[in-house]
Amino acid sequence: MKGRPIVFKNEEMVLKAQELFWEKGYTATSLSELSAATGAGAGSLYNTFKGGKKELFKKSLYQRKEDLEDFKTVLEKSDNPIELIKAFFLSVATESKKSHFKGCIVANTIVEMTFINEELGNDAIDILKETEKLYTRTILSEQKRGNIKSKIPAPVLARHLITLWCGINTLRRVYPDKEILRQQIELQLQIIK
Amino acid sequence: MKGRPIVFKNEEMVLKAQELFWEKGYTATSLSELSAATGAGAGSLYNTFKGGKKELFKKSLYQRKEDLEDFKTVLEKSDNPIELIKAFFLSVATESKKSHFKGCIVANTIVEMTFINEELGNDAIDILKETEKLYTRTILSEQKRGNIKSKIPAPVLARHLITLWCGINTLRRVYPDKEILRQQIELQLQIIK
DNA sequence: TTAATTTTGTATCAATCATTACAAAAAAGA
DNA sequence: TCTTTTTTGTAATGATTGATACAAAATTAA
Repeated sequence: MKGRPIVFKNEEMVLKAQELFWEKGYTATSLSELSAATGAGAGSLYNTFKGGKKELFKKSLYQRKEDLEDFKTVLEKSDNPIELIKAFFLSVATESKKSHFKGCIVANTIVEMTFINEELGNDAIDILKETEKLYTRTILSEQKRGNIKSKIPAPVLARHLITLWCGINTLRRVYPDKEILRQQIELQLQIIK
Repeated sequence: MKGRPIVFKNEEMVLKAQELFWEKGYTATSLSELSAATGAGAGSLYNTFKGGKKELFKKSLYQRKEDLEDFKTVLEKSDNPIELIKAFFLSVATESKKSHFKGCIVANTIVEMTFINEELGNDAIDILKETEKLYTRTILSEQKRGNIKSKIPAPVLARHLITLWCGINTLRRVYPDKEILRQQIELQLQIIK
C-alpha cells in the first residue's frame, strides 16, 4: 500500500481515549487531552477518526461491547454460568481504588448523555440491554436445569442484576472499600438463588 | 437599604439553575444557558453569586439537602417510618418520563465529578451519606421496636437502600416504565422486612 | 436635591473549544 | 528517479466558554 506509514494504531488510540472518556466523561474530555494521551496530533486524530471526538467516543464505548462478547463466550463454555456471574459481581469489590472511582463507562454515559446527546446515550443503553439479555438467557436456562429454584421471572432477575450493577458503580465511589462493597453485593446476589 | 432594588430573587434563580444542572450536569451547562433560564444577565448572575457557576451549582445541590431535611421531619413525625421510606421508593416508579430521564442530581453529580472537581463531588457524596445516616437511624430504631425482624445490621440495610437508589436512578433512564420500575423496586425492598 | 449605594444590562475579555487547512514527511508503484 | 498516495505535525479557524469592566438605572439616606 502507498503512503506514509501509520504510527498511531487505531486500537491503541481507542484504548487511550477510552481511559480518558471513562474517567472524565464525553463533555469534559477535550481534544487536546485526547491528543496528549494518545500522542497523536489533530492531523492524525482526524485522519484516523473522520467523525472526530464523537466517533472516537463511540469506538471507546463499543470496545466494551466487545468485552461483553468475550464474557458471553466464557459463560457459554461454563457449566455453572450463574456462579461465574456472581463471581464477576463480587470481583468488583476487590478492584483498585481508581477502578472504583471510574465506575462503568456504560452507566456513566447513560447518566451523562440523556439530555446532551441522545445518540450516544442510546448506544450506551443498547450495551446495557445486551448485557441484560445475556443474563436473562443464562438465568432462564439455569432455572430450567434446576440450578436456580427461584420462581421469580428470569427477566426480573436479570434486571435486578442490571440495577445492582448501576447501583454498585455509584456506591463504589462513595465507599471505595472492599469489605463494604462485598457485603452489599453479597446481600443483593442472594436474590438469585 | 440603599441601592437599586433586586428583581432576580436568589431562591428562584437557584431553582431555575438546578433544573438545568440536574438535566445536563455541571460541565455541559453554560452560563449563557443559565442566563437564559433565569432571565438574569451576566451582571446580575455574578453580583448574586460571587463564586460564579461553581457557587450556583453548589447552591443547586445544597437545595436537595434541604429537601432531605424536610423528609427527615416527616419521618420523625411518623409512627411507621419504614413504610414511608418504602412508599417513597415506590413513588419513583410513577413519576413523569422527564423525571425518569433526569434521575437524581446528587447521584448524577457523584458520577460526573469524581475526576472533574473533587470538591463538588464530595459535596454530593456528603448528601448521600447524610441520607444513609437517616436510613440507618430509622432502621435501627424500628429493629428495636420489632417492626423489622431482619437481623442484618442496620448500616448494611441502609446502604442497600442507597445502592438501590443509585441503581434505580440509572435504570429509570433505560426503562422509563412504571411497571418495570415498580417490579424491580418491590423486589429489592423485600430485603427490608 | 444631591450624594451614596446597589443592581442591572451590555460590551468585552482572554482562554479554550472542536475542527479544518495545508505543507512536509514517508512510504509504494510506475 | 519521479509520481502518487497517505500520514503526520503545525498553524490556523471561528465559535463558545466563564468571567470581568463599567456605565446606566433605580433606589435610599443625607
